[in-house]
Amino acid sequence: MAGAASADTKEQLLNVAEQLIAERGYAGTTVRSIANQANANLAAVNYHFGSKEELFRAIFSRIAKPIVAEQLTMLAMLQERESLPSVEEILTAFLKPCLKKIVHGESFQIVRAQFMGRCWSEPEPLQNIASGEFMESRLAFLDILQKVIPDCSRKDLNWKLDLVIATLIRVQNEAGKPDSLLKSSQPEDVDYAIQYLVKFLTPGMSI
Amino acid sequence: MAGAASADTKEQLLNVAEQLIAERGYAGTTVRSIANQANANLAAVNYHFGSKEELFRAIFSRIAKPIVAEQLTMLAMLQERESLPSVEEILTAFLKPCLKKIVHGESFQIVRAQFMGRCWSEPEPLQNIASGEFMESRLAFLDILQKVIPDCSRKDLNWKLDLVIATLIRVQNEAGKPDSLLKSSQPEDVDYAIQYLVKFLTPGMSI
DNA sequence: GTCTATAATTCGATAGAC
DNA sequence: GTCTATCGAATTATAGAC
Repeated sequence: MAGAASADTKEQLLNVAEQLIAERGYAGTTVRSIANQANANLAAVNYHFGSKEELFRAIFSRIAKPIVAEQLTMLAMLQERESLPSVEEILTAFLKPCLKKIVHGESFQIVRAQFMGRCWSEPEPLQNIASGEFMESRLAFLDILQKVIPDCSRKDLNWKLDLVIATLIRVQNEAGKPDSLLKSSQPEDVDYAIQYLVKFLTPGMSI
Repeated sequence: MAGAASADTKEQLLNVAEQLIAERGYAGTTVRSIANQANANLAAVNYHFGSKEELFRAIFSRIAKPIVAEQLTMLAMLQERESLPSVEEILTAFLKPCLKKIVHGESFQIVRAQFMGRCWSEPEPLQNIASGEFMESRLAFLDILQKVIPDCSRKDLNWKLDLVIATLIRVQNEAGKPDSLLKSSQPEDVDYAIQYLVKFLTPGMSI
């Protein structure tokens, strides 16, 4: 049926483009190579997404939206309790969805981590698209951090949250390499990476 | 004189290419735009550097070599003393040249920080060129860290040094933006950023 | 060393048949 | 929704005059 074929094509374009951009960057990935590897026609990209940039937005949005939703859910759970959450709990709520939700269907995908890691350093307007998707989550975590660490100014906490994101980006960028922290997408490796980052970052947050 | 004109052209190409790649990335920067903005002929790039990739190597090398030299000098000074250096001193010796040496002639250049920050996430083979230039420095700092923090395995310290680099990259990437840690290239802003990173990172290094 | 001119591809995007 | 064919422009790199 035509509808099913179209849905498959559109999803295949997203999958292939995600992988190629993760490897070669946005500017280094041609629409032709995406279409070819997805066994689709060259014109299919523009038909389904309108332009190369809109394709990028669709890829990023598909990954980011569930992550942000999970971040806000975990944050809400922390805020439902009577006592203030710990810095460790806050950092875990921020980082865990970013590393856990790099799943595709059922299996973890290392390429998704690499894609996300790359997006933060892509030239404009891509970086803007990326940071925009995480704006709501970022502000929410800044608010709770300010309550838990009242000695730090908001600007200071903004810098610190940026350093947290910095380490996340690096782990994603290096994901899959032989001696990296996130060597594989096996659940135990992902859990270990989350714990490792949280332990490393927590003491610096309050100074 | 022709020789002087050539030296000027070659240096101008390096300067302009550094700025454009910092803004648009390597793949997003055309040799034409470099030549045009440098008031040079299109063929000048290939004449002076052989290829676009070799031009990139020349830019990175020009920045990295003095940084690595300064890192090793500061490290040697720490090792000349009788007692072991502190983690703070080691991190300062690593980070300070990376942020201080982003000078060009006499004035600090924010674009140089942005260029360096971008290189770590450029697709291969550029990332390989970049990390290769810092290999010697990285190994030297791993050695001293292992002496000062004997409780951590070398693999563990390798991850931690990677997280240090992660925050450095982020600061460089965000350099020049309104509310960033490295807002300007004024010496006081640079000194503050170095101190801030060291304070943030030090406690996490030993856990 | 610098220039013009151009080779040889490749790019993103679209028109129009089916 | 998918296809072929192609537009118009841009790409790196080079050849050869000056």
